[in-house]
Amino acid sequence: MRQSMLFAPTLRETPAEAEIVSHKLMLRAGMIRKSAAGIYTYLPLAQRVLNKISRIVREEMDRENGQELALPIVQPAEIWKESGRWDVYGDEMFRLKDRHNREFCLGPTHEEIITTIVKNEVRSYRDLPLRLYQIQNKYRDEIRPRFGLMRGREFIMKDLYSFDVDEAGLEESYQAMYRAYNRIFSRCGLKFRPVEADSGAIGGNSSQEFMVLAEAGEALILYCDSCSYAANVEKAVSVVSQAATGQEMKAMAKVATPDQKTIEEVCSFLQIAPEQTVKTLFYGTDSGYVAVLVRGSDQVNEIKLGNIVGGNKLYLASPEEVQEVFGLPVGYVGPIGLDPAKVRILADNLVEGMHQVVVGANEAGFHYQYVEPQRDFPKVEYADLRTARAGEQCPHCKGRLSEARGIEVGQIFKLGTKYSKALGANFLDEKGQIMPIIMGCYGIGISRTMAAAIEQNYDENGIKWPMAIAPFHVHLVPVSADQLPVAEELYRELTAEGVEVLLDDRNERPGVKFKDADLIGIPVRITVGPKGLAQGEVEVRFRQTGEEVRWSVGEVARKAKEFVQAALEASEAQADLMSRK
RNA sequence: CGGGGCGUAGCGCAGCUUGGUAGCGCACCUGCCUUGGGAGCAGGGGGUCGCAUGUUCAAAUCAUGUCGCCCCGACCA
Repeated sequence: MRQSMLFAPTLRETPAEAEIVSHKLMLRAGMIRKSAAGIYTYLPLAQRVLNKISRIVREEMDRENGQELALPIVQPAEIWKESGRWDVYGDEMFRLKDRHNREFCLGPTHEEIITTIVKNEVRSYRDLPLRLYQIQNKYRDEIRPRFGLMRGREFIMKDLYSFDVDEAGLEESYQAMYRAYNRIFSRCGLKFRPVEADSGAIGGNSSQEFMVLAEAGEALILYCDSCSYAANVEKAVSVVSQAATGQEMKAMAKVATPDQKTIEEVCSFLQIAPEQTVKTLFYGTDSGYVAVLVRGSDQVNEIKLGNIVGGNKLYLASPEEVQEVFGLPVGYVGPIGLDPAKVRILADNLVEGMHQVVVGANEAGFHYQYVEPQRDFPKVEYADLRTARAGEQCPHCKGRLSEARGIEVGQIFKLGTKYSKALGANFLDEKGQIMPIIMGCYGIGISRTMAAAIEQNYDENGIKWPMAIAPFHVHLVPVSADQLPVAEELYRELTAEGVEVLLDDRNERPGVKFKDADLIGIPVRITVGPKGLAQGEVEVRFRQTGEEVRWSVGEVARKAKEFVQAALEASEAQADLMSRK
């Protein structure tokens, strides 16, 4: 490709709207332009990267017996109503009506439609298993699209759905995708980590997310220093050793705590640690209010809570609401005196082992001291409700948990029979029994992966593409028009070797070309200039390392090809390593 | 949904407080010159000041409304 023909309008200055590195650099490098909030045009450079990522994804899906198909983006409301998600999905779904006033949506995901297809065509266990996938735009009307391609309203996703006859088959499909995902992100040259993820009310403990480690990540990960445990904080559990203080039982006592409403205030007023208090929060749910007790030092994990209470609605009740519904003053609410018949009371597991704790007295200006949970409020349901934190002990070994930020680029998920039952996707087994198909779903954010790759590979001058997903392998830069004939000859030789070359044949000053080259971030830059040519050489700079070498003009094509191949093989080798684990 | 900020040329911004009919840098076009890290000189093109309504002799500027965009937050008692 000749750069004079390339549509890649680079910018010297960063548009004000961009906040994070990948967004800024993609705008500046002429890769993307915004059409509306969370909706972008992919310009040719971005499209080339997306194509490369997609190609890797296709190869790895096909390797695991995936079959590519293309499902409709515009989907009829009926199938969503049948699965029950037309209402559940809420405002996040783009909805539309046709001229006959029939309802449709733009697919935010494709379980409904693919299950419908499979239901109509699959009759027998002989037709299974099936692994079907597509790479296509998804539409989600996010409350707050942000960070460029990181959280868009239109984005590219690979989604594969597996259909098996039993749990063992599902496990096989799930493991196949786990392997494939490890290979894909390795081949893309990314530093990533599979972590345990929340799988919602259904599916149990069988979902993992693939996180690209980067500061800009929206997800918080906890991982063990000494074993392989790693989990999204939404899901993470930890072992906490309780302080051994106050083992003796004392009588509960009311204590005046005027104007001490927050845990912090109460603790400093009573000279105790937050770990010795229990706070009581009220949440509104589909099935009424629940009271949630956790240590004063802990945060309620609303994902865990949501999984226990079920339903769609979950919110922390406002102080006004608590006052109105329960007649209790926020700041002094406690479990003692709450009637389990009237409000469901959930407590975090840690609360059960606490002694001599301080809780609100349900009376403005007062708390109780020396409360013994098992003695003084025995009628509560215990569950894991707290948010685990870095520094706590790994649930699997003696190691410590550390935290890191990650960008979720993929998630694999055992669905079970949720959709097959709702939509009636059954098959006849060997015994002639009607059975629901066992499903799994597996997504990769293709456009987000591109952004994540930049978040992990950049410097102050621009992008540093990993070879496997770079828009081109080699950027050939003649310093001036005098070197253009030599550059053209090298361009022909390199192209003949299968190397993807961008030749900067523009009539620009060298500085402009170098700045653009750094910005666009092609892995190998070959400068053809008078200095080098005087000795029959070109200057080669590797974007990733900054290392510079010289190659003689005659060996450029061979050496470049070798370098490109070595880089690609290295990521393949990494993929082999990762998928074997 | 709540809070904050912004909308003036393709991009980055000034002008607004104190109303008088729009400016700077980059980019773009022409010419000269120049060519190893975003050159220089000269000339030039481009803007319904997001939109609407109002106040006024007069509105980018003041008021009201509206649309769009960005950021933060969404309650831990």
